[in-house]
Amino acid sequence: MPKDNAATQTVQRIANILRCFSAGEPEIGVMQISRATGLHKSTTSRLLSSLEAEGWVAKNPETRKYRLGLEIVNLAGTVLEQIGLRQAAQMHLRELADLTQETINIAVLHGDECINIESIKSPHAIQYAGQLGRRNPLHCTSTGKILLAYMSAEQRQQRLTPPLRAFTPHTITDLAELEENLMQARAQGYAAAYDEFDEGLSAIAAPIRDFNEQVIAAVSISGPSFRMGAEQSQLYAAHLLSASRRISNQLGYFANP
Amino acid sequence: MPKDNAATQTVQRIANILRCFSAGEPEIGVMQISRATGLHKSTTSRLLSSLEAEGWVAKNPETRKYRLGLEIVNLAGTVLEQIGLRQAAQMHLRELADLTQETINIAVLHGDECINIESIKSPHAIQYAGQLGRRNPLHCTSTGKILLAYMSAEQRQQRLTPPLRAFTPHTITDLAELEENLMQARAQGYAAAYDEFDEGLSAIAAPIRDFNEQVIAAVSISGPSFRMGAEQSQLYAAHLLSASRRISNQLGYFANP
DNA sequence: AAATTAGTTTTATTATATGAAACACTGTTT
DNA sequence: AAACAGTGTTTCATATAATAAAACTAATTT
Repeated sequence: MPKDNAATQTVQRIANILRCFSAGEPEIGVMQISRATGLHKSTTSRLLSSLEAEGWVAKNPETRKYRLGLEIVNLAGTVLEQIGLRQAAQMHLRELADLTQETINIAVLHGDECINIESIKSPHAIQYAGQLGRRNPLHCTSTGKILLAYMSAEQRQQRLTPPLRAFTPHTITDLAELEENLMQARAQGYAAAYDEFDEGLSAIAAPIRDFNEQVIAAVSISGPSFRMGAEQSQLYAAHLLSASRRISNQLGYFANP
Repeated sequence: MPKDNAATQTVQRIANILRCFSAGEPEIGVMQISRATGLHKSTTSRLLSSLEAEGWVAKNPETRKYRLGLEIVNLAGTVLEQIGLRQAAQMHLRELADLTQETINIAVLHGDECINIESIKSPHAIQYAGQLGRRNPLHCTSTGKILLAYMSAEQRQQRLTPPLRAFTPHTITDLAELEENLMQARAQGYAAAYDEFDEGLSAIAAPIRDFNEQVIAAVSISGPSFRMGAEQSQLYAAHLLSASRRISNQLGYFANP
């Protein structure tokens, strides 16, 4: 008997299994997954071979371990295509990347996190690894702040349940302080996050709007803090705002008079 | 009692449901999915809300229809990160894109198809939409031909079961002819496909090798045939080969003396 | 306002996934 | 070499968990 409003057990189990795979441990065996998920090893084995049949995981016959399969990339392609943003943005992102030589990301809201849906990596040796699909917190990233800044107060409140996690000593954990920070972001048109998520990592972000004037995403420039200080950010901000405006325009947004 | 060696029913059903979503119909309702998959509407409804709980689909409360969720992008990010190719290639792809102003793709083998894992779109109005994760046939695409050309004869035979589907009048459907075409590709180091997959679309591709000398992917330049004729391809080929070599080098491959 | 269609929830039923145990396979240790 | 430990797969009886039918909402159309 499935619990009240709970999800189908199998779906949960599959999701748990797939979540075991990470960039750090891309190839894992049945027993490891079994231990991590608490599933019986025979169940794990059977579920994995089912997933393999669908191309969602792939088995390495050498090591008899599994890794995530390419069929997932196929599905993700459909998701990203739907958002449509990527195509609209690509040219402008490349310009921004060429100009700044730093990492460029586009992120959208997903629950109480933001997810990178596009990233162009800096050619510099020291760079922020903004992996596609990576989930980041809202309150201490530049893209997250933009998304927070332009949502309704209720929505924001809902997503900012104290205590705000302090990722570094610089993370803003006080709600009032963050609120002010966001107000400033709205005023100047872009948000900044200096060492707030990762010590040594700083970024600035600007909103992307669709035809409906809704902020649907944020575009950011990130780099090591020694290359992304307040002065440098100021300089980059003009380019960032220009890019975000051009992308928005392509989505049908035009500032009203 | 689960069939002989068959996959878990639920996994199959979930896979079928998710496959219903496409770029053409990104938002679909319960009944549509129910009809498409042959599942009972109550089953479909329950499965969908389970998938929603995991972030694999998202419900539009307005229309009460579902679309694919962002959690899939997160998983796909892990897959792509694993392959590692994207980071190694990015800079070289951008150079290639800047140089040619055409669409650049990287594809890897997946069963008897090839899948795009990276693409930079041409700034031209007329362009090939090489969507991320898109699955393409092997025998009539430039990337597919490269992947075929550098696999063992058995493997190739296994993936080329006649009849080869003719996508256009120019598609090579004769096995012997294709074999010769592939031999030529090996000889000159790159493969070409002129109007073979899509009338008006042409491309050339070159192999990417890893430290183990294995061909693990192909990089391609695609564009409308009027911009990608035989002469133009010849000119681009040098750049393409250079890029493929540099990417391969970054993966630890160095041609032996 | 009645009728149609879509979506969700409830409930009895049984088909389906499950875990224990046996088996197969590798690599390691004595 | 033989015994062992550790992992992965398969079999099989059992009962859990998914199922379909029907009842129920809610929205849309006639």
